[in-house]
Amino acid sequence: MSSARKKRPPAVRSDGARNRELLLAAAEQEFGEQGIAASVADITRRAGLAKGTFFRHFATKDDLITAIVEPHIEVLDSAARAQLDAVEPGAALLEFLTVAAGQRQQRDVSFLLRAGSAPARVTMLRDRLFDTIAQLVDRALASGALRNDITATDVILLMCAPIHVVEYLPNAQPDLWRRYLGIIFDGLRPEGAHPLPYPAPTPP
Amino acid sequence: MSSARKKRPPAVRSDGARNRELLLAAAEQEFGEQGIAASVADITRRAGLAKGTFFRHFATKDDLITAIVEPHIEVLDSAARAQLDAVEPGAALLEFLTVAAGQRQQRDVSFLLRAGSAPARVTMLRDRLFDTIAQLVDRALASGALRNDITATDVILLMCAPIHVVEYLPNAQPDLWRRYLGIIFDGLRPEGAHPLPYPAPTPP
Amino acid sequence: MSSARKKRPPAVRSDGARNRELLLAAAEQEFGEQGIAASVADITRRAGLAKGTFFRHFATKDDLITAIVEPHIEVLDSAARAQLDAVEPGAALLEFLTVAAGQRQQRDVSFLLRAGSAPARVTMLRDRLFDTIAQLVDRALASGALRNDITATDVILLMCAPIHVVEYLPNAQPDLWRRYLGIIFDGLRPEGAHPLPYPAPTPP
Amino acid sequence: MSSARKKRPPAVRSDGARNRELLLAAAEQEFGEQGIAASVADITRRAGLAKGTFFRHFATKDDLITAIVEPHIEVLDSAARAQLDAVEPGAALLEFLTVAAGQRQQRDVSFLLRAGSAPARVTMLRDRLFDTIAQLVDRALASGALRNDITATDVILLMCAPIHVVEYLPNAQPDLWRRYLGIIFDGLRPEGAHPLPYPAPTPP
DNA sequence: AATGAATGAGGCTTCATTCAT
DNA sequence: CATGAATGAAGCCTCATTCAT
Repeated sequence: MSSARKKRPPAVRSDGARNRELLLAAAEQEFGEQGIAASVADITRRAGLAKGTFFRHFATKDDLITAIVEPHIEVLDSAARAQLDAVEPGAALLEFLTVAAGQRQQRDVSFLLRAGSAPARVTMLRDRLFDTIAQLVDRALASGALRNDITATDVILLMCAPIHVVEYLPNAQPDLWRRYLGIIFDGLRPEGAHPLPYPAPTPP
Repeated sequence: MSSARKKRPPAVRSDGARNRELLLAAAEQEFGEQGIAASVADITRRAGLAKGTFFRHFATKDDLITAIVEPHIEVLDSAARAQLDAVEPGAALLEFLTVAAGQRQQRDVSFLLRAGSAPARVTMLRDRLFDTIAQLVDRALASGALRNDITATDVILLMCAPIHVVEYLPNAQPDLWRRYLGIIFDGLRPEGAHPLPYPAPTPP
Repeated sequence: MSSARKKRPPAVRSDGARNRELLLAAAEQEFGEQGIAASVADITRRAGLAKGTFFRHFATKDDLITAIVEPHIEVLDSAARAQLDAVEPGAALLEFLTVAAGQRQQRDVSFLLRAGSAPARVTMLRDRLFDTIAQLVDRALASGALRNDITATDVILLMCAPIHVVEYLPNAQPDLWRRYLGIIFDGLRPEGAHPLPYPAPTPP
Repeated sequence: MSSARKKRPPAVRSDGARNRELLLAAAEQEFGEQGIAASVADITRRAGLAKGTFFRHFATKDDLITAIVEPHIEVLDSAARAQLDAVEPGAALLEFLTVAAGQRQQRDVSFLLRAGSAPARVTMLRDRLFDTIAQLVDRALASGALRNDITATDVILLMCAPIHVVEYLPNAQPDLWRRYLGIIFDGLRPEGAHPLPYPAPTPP
């Protein structure tokens, strides 16, 4: 016991990878609270790092946004794929939409849906996600779980609505979006569907 | 004597009221394109005026927003009241929501739903509108045109969704929102309604 | 009585001269309250006139200041001359200083004492005033009413001090300056004078 | 992605503390020349720094003023305290006034005497200084070195006068204020004092 | 690799001044 | 002659980004 030499510090991962995570986490929180207007200073302060460190990890604030959004899209895509061979395609679609909204970072995803100038990688991931969703929708349509005047684009467009709707309420309960997803999904069901006054758009 | 300034180039005189309209129009467009972050400089440039002129018409950027939003709320309230004694309360509510979305300035209205710090007058107008909508909803509920687990707050929150949904699509047809209003309204109907997984929120 | 024709209006001096006076009066008040930072808009508002009218009467804000200051200097000069042949030169000087401070627009006069770039006319008037004061001082010196190490320049420099001193006090009584003129003038008297640690400056 | 900005030219790194001093020095000079109206741009230009750097050191222009004024008040207070137990209270007061004026930053102190809205700390320091001066005055009064109709408030008000008086002279010798302090202090002595025409004000 | 000081463009707002009506 | 709308320079301040240490 006496001759033990513990010189090396306990390996506190203060390395680059850790700081990157700190920054991403801080950024998601700040963006969540203040919207995209959150400043780099806010983010680094929350992360407990210096501004210079921020730019070592992300060349640009926009790059950070991309870095936040990319994994979200990938997670959504996995969630969608996980439902592709479910036995009840209607329930599978609803489950996917629930998981998706539950990420509560759809907010960030919607940045992208608009973004005219998204980086190539993001565009590609997004297109892949949309394709997966389209498969989910097709299966639900085929099974009769969805009204037949609905398209995948409709579902994609409506996907973020529950989250956005809830954002109008200053102090909403965190799970309130479930209510509006329920209502909107009921609107997608075949029972009691009224003819729609306008044709479906072409996909983005 | 100290405050002498350099000579200034001419100034063109035009109709004050007209410039105010120019500014309001330019502002609605810029806000539509860039969100509330659109700068006063952008707005005046689009209006073809000098920055100083902006502040002659609106003491503050916030004042401009108020000036844009107030009449929209008033128009919405009128549209709602016009449906208060319709014979078919369900159709009346749908008609109101259609007129409201048709204004396509709901986007601006939604600024307000969030705005914790709206000017007193705006808050008052908004509360009046919400009250009118509540009456519309009550009548629709009483007539059985709405599923009975829906509240006025639900309708208010969902009111702007069709417009927002469509905004994700870069080059959407101008009337595409009608489609999504149709879908969402179908979700509010009693036929085929599934129990909602979360209770209604309390009004703002 | 029946054939009288009173067509002409009752000659309400709404002519240029009257507006000029309105502007000068408003300016003195605003400058008094807000200092030289008072804006042209403030002044014209107080005068009940339009900004354009201001610039019809004064090409420049600086011109207005000159227009305010000139008559003050002239009045001071008259006041000084009125004391030139008084029988008691010491009392005469004190009387002049009292009248001068009493104008309470010394504040404005002091603008000038600094002003490197005063218009020619103002410089001339000022020099004339200084010359008159010098005569007053010479007579007081000759009569033994002033300590003999004092010069006219000293008196000129000290002339505005009582007003300035009082300006530090936010809610000073309007006549408080009399107290400090008394103290300072006592410092100029021969009785109890201590040798001064620094020689008199040369006149501006 | 929207917030991309153009590339910025290099940035020179230097000692933070040093730049703060540069800014303080530049500010004192600019304020001395142009009064409190000196702009942040003027100050940073004089300091050879960028505008942004200013706000890194002082959150606000007002903060800069506070930063300038605070140490001056503290130095004055020390100077006053150093005289509290002098054997000749009259000479002690004169010595304090001399040291105070010698700082030649009284000018800045006078900002404060007016400032209705000074930060709490400044108000506190100022009150402490005034209290110390009051002790000095009381002792001088008790020793018979001051005329007995004088109060501490009088001395405080007159304290800055020598500096201000000299400011009227464009190219005054730097020590000319000593002359006017001499004159004014003679006015405070008991010998040859004439009754004052106005009562002492209450302290601020 | 991390830090944080420095940078300067750009945002909102004020104000002297010009000029069409 | 008066009016008041328009102008744009300038003021204060914020923030993404760069770079010496």
